[in-house]
Amino acid sequence: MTTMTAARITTPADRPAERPPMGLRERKKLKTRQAIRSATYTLVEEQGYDATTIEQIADRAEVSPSTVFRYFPTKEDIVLTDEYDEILLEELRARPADEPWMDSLRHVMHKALALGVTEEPEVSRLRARLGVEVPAVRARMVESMSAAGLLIRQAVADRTGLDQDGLEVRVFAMSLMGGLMEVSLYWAENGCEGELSDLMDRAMDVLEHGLPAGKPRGELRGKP
Amino acid sequence: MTTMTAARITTPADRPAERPPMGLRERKKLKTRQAIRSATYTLVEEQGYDATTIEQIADRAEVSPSTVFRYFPTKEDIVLTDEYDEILLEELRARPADEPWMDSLRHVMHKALALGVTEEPEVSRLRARLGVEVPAVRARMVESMSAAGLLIRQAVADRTGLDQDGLEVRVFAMSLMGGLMEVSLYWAENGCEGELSDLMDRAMDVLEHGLPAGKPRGELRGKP
DNA sequence: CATGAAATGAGAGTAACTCTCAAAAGTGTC
DNA sequence: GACACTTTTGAGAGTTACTCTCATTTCATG
Repeated sequence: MTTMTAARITTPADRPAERPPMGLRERKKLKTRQAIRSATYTLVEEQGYDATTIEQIADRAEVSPSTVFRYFPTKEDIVLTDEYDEILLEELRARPADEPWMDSLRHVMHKALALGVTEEPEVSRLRARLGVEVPAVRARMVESMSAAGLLIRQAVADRTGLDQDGLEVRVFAMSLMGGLMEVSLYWAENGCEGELSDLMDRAMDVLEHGLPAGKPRGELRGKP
Repeated sequence: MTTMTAARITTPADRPAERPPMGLRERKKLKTRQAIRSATYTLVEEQGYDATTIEQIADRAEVSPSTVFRYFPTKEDIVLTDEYDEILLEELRARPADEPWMDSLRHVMHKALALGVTEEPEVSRLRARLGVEVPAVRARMVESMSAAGLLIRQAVADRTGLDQDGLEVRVFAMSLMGGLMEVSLYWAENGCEGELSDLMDRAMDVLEHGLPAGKPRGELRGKP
């Protein structure tokens, strides 16, 4: 979807004739969705995640609490959900089939970071920080990683000929996800300083080739 | 009453030297703890996890709901917590310092499985099954894996000379944990058939050497 | 404008926690 | 055994995320 306008958070409906195939209803729904999101963001920045209740969010977004739950199944989803997943999935599919899939993954990860940063730079930080501070948010992050793991499994299976549901592929995909998740936590714990994409590259190196100094086999470890 | 379970956990026949320094208070605490646990196990087997409320658990364990929460911070912890962690930590520390740490880890994992199976064979299955079925339980499993990751980091740092809090070590530890977690899910999804330790070995092979057929670099992938 | 479909709001209900405070039970001392 | 002292427990009220239902409003359409 090219619903870029939806990402324009505070922009009122002042762009009349830009989307022919979208009725008033759909437009309102997007607006409500975004209103709930941005209400949550500001409230969480102001008072913290736990102190922010659904009722407050509903008030500030000028909807009823019922509506909030109609749009987002859980409080964590308000903070963590976005529309990039489909874009990234297409991006992954668009990679050449003979490209080493680890390179494909690298490419998609960079794309993901670029999207997140240019579109809403402060949201990336907020998410990473909440991932560190709030267990429930971290849990939800893991859950969505696990979903992403399914895609990785598919990509790996496609290009290696291994069974997508076999133990080996599953373990590998999940270990990848775990490693990438840790990057975000590391970034947030260190004050969100530095380029996240650099960290991501370092992490991918580890996941691809093992630890830098002492190899996984560990027999040659006397490295000062 | 379920005094049997408490006797099983303390096993006076096995460890005669542990008896003297435990007063009535401590003994009762252990008994209550175990009563809550076994009440939960049977109720969950009977009606499922979500259908089982804290009040029911408290009733069957013959304590008040307040007491349940005093012993376990969350409902998931009742199912997932045990006393093996310290044992395993000591086991890890007891490994020779020049052993490749991946081998150490392998050893400890096998010990963990052996403990869990001999002590309470059905609990391992229940946990694995709940991990698949109940998102909250899965989330809590990940959380405790993350805690275990800290130990892994220490072990890796000790033997490789790398920084325990550096990105590389953290990513590696977390990817390990993710992979091992997936083993349990895989096992449960396939009906808990076969030896869990065999699966664990296969997973460790993947984590140590990469995927079997197509190597991580992926350039030599034409393997039927 | 009328008619049907979809979105919303209001409210009641559930269950996992949290907090507080008074009663009860275990511990050490005389 | 009676005594203070500490720890554990139970009872109950309160919070909050989330669910369900139903009546009302709002959009779409012929």
